Parts: sequence; structure tokens; C-alpha cells
Amino acid sequence: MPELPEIETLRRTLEPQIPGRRLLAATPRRPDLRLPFPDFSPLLGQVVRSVDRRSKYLLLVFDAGTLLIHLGMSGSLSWASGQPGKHDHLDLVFEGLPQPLRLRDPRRFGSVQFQPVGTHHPSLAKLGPEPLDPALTARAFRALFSDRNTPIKIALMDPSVVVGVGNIYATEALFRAKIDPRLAAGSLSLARTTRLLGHVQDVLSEGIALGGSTLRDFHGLEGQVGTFSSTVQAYGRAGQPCVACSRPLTIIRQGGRATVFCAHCQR
DNA sequence: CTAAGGACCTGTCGGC
DNA sequence: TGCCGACAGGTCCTTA
Repeated sequence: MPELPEIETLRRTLEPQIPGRRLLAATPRRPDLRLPFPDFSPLLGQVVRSVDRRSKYLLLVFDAGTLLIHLGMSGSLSWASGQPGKHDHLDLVFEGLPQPLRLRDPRRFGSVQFQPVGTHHPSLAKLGPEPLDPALTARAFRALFSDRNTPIKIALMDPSVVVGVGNIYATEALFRAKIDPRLAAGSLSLARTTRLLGHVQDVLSEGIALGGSTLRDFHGLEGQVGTFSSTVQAYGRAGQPCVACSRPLTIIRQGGRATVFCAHCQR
């Protein structure tokens, strides 16, 4: 479910709701997700100072440190209603809010980590730049790929190169930029990587504006459904006609993930 | 160092 | 209807 636009949508929803409130309780219902749950005790009674995002990590900032929440492939947050289900793994109770913030994650690829104030968290340390950061220049973007022989789609999805571009957005951005996803990343001209950056920024911005992509079942905290899927031109459309040339779209696997592209338009 | 592949999990869908 | 394999939006680790 979650790519960068979904996390940003969550962040914007939580921003007016939880900063200034104390965390009263944290109730994990199992020892771990992909990683062990942290010891929440340093945060209990502490006021949430801000809700931030880095890459696909949602960051709850307290004076004592930061809680890093990653939703993996299947995680979601919602205001709890009723008894927790089998995949509801954590409740966070905030002062003055009637319902806990509930983390659900059937596949358990997500994680919750604690970063004490004044420390660097290893999960954040190796991340590449934010694609929507205005400080990311076209030349800096191209430099991320120099000397890389790996296919551009793999490089684009590598969080140590650039963050926040998951399979849907990588597929769509390459389709719009008319770049063959198999090309060696380092072989692309400045003109082409500049165009690619523009399309990466466009698809992410559109995803955010629409409240998150999510093909099937992304719901925001209020249950709103993402609608980016209606604007998808390549992802999930293998065999269907290219919107530009009408030839059937091709599907291949790269790094174990599906890549759909137009062998005629993307070169 | 880069690159490639598997591992981690459960749910869902399509084919037989 | 039931079973079985393939696949799913993301990292992280090991091996070469």
C-alpha cells in the first residue's frame, strides 16, 4: 500500500491532530513486526512536538527522541474503533483523543523504531535525497546515477540513491519520460535524467494531491480512498494498449518486481 | 565498492 | 467448491 504520497497524506492528516498532545500509552500486541518494537517508556507522558516524514518513514518527534513508523507493504494507520483484530499490532493513545491511533499490518513488513534525541538512526542514515526537495538540482539528480550499470528502474527504486519512489511511481515516471526501464542508469544523458526527475516529481505530487495512490485499498485516516489508480497509465496494465501508441504494454521482471512498459515508446 | 538474489509474512486471485 | 501456485505497493541481508 504505502508509497511516499500515502505517507505524506498521513503526515498531513496527523499534523493538525496530535502535536501538542501527550502520548499516554503504547500497546503492542506482539513483540515485533519486521523489527522488534522498541521500549516506549522514554516517550510515555511526553508531548508530540511535530509529525514529520523522511522517505517513507513517518516521524513522531518528542523531546526524548523520535518514533519512526514504517508501513512496509501492507501497513495502515487509523483511529481505532472496537476491539483490535488479528493484524492490529499497536495502539498509541494520545491525551484528549477518544480513540487510539492503531497500526494494522497483515504482512508485518513494517517497523516501529525509536531514535533517542541527539543520535543518528541507522535506518535514516543511508537514505538518498528527497525527490520533491527543491534543493535537488537536475545535475545532482543525474550524479546519483553516474557510474551505475544497474537498470534505471532498479536505481530509481533504491532508497540509498533517491527515496520514496516505489514500484508504481517508478513505472509511471519512466513511462511518462519515455525511458526504457532496462537502460543502464549511468548511460542516460543529462537531458533525459532531467526529464525523468520532472516526471518523478509530477507523479509524486499528483499522488499527494489525490490523497495517495493505492490500487486497492489505501484509506486515509478518515477512510478516504486514494484515487491515483485512475490516473495510472502503465502500472498494472500489462497487455493493455499503450495510451500513446496503442501497442500492447510489455511486462518484465526486474529485481523480482514487475515492470510494465511500452517497448515502442520507451527507448 | 556494486550488483543480484533471497528472506521476511499473509492475503488474494486465477487456473484447474 | 477446494487446492495450489503466483503475486502484491518495501526494505535488509548475504553472497559473488
